[in-house]
Amino acid sequence: MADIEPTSAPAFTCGLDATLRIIAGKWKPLIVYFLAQGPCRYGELRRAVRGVSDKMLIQQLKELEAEGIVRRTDHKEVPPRVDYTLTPLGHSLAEALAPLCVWGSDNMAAVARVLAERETWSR
Amino acid sequence: MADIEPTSAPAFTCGLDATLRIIAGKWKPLIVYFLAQGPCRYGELRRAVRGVSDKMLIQQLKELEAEGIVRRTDHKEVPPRVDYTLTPLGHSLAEALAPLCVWGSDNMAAVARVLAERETWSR
DNA sequence: CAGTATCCTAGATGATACTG
DNA sequence: CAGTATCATCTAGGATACTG
Repeated sequence: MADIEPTSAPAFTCGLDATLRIIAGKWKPLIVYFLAQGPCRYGELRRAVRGVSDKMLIQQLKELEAEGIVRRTDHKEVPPRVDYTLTPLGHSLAEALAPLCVWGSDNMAAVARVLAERETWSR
Repeated sequence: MADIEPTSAPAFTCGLDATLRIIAGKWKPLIVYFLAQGPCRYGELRRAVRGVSDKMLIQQLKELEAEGIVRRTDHKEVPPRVDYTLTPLGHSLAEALAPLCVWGSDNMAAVARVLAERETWSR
């Protein structure tokens, strides 16, 4: 069969689909949302996003940078100092994420209950 | 506030974290968002959420049902007729998802470009 | 401090075939 | 039509150790 376009035209089913391809994963939304509160250094971010490993954090940051969501600034100092900021695009994404944050807060009890049940039948 | 359960106590870092634990995955947001446009039958949904397999669709629907996001109605007919609706909680979630949908539409070109680049360096 | 480099596993996803 | 049941795959994510 013939190869489809090199660019392949993902042809998103909708805007949500497109967004998900960017922020899918366990950490990206959290990183973006935390950075929305202001620029921050690597170590700070690492502490803020609880549970993330160096490997994952760096990997996600690089992707976000390539995606134009985050900007990395290396101050070329010793000891190293690097900070991360949202680009304007990143800020707009963070704003779009805000309602999910609110929803989670509003329904935190329900969410916790659901997760507890999942534990139950996976044991 | 005090800990409720000493055992699991997920202790979300924020509302966004909580939300993500519910809708993580490739399909759930799309399912919820499509159902927001009205109740629909299994087959319809299957066609709407492009690329999903029976296995995944059913699995995600069951989880969403257990989570109180979706309601399943079996009309007990032959041939089978089953439809799926959002619960009020589901609707509120869909509303929280809407901005992501808009963001994706607004930035679809940028997103497509990013995905194309990913293809490039993964080959 | 801010990363790299390996190795490894669980769980998420996919393909295919079958059924009431 | 609306699912189940298996098997195969894949890759996101985690553990650990090391470095400029």
